[in-house]
Parts: sequence; C-alpha cells; structure tokens
Amino acid sequence: MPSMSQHPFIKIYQCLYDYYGPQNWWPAETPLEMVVGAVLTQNTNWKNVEVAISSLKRANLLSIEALASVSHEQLASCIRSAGYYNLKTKRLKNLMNMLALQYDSDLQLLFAADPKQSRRQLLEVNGIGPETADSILLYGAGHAVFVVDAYTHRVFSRHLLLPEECSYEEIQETFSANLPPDASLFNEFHALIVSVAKEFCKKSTPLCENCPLNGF
DNA sequence: CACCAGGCAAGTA
DNA sequence: TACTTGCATGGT
Repeated sequence: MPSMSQHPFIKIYQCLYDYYGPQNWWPAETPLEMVVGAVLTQNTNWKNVEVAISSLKRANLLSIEALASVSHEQLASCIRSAGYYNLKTKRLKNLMNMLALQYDSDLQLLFAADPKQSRRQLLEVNGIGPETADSILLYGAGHAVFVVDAYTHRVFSRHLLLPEECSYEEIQETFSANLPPDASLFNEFHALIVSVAKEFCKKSTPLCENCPLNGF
C-alpha cells in the first residue's frame, strides 16, 4: 500500500480541510467569468471584484467578443470598483484578443490544450503573469497546476515550511513535489490557504496565534 | 490617519 | 541581474 509520507503536505491539507471544510472555488458562474475574475483580482480584494463582475453582467459585456470590442472608457467604468481600472482594461482586452486570435474565441480550446502550451500562451499576454495563468489553468481548465500567491508564501514561510526568500516557481515546485498531482486537491488546498491566511496569518499580525497549522 | 487586498510590468542603476 | 515604482478602489 502506498505510504502517505510520500506526500508530506497532505497532512497540512487535511488539517486545513478538517478545520474549514470544502471551499468550492472558483466563485464564478461561467468559465469566462472565472477568467475575467482572475485578472480583476490581481492585488485586489475579491469583494471589489464581485461588484465589477456584476457591473459587467449588467452591461452585457461578459463575452470575449464584447470585451474585445467595447470602448476602453466603457469597460474601465464598469470595472472601476476593482481598482487599477485603466491597467486592467488593457489587460482584459489583451487577453480577449489573444483568445480570439489563437483559440477562435473558444475557451474550451484553451482548456483542452496541453497545459504547458496553454501556460506559455497565457504568459505571452501583457498583463498575465504566473499566478493569473495558473489560476486559469487550475480553476478554469481543471488542470493539476498549483497556484501560488502572496498568501501561500506568507503562510508557509511563517510556519517555516518554506524559506523566506523563494521564487514563484520554487514554491510551486515544492507543492508539486510534495503532493499527488490531483486538480481537485490543488483546487481546495489553494483556497484553504487563502482562508487560513485571512483568519490567522495576517500581514499585520506576525504571530499566527491559534492557527490550525501551528505545530507543523 | 495608515494599512491592506487572491500581481504584473516598466523603469532604473 | 536586482531593486524600485506605478497602478486605484474600498474596507478596516
């Protein structure tokens, strides 16, 4: 029988899952909504993103074609609440244009392609970095790609499970090497890390008092 | 008032 | 290559 100790981070995952239960990410009604949300939530509170997505729905702009063709001004005003709205307007349009050109405006073609190829294509878009690309691959396409974010680094470095100084790829590789490659597991784990970071591992509170991860 | 939030790219030396 | 800065709203 395969030993669980082949995958040391499983115990951390189970600890968080026992504490919080399933998180049911990504919070989106459609694949495109997920993709748009991934751009809008860059360095931004999710609550502000929800308002922006509602605004996009109301304006009937949640299609690749509409987002690509709408004026900069109208799109920017719709997503104003998500912050960096001029920047994110360009980023959304860059991404929609790539999807139109490279994937015939069909997200399913992007999702069905080899994840390494999809990732390269996404990273070529100005405004799409590793976290946004990997979020789309995991939560949109359902590929077993571990998503790293500021919370991941803070929680794991504070609990001495990762060094303070390490790159995105190093963190991602650490998780991949210490977990079975299971998209559902990666999905829940990332969302659970966000939950525990918000409750116990805040930037302003250097000590993670009563954190369920104390002891690892 | 200061600080923070599910990043990323461009500028500088 | 390694640091720094701009981007911006809304909640605590």
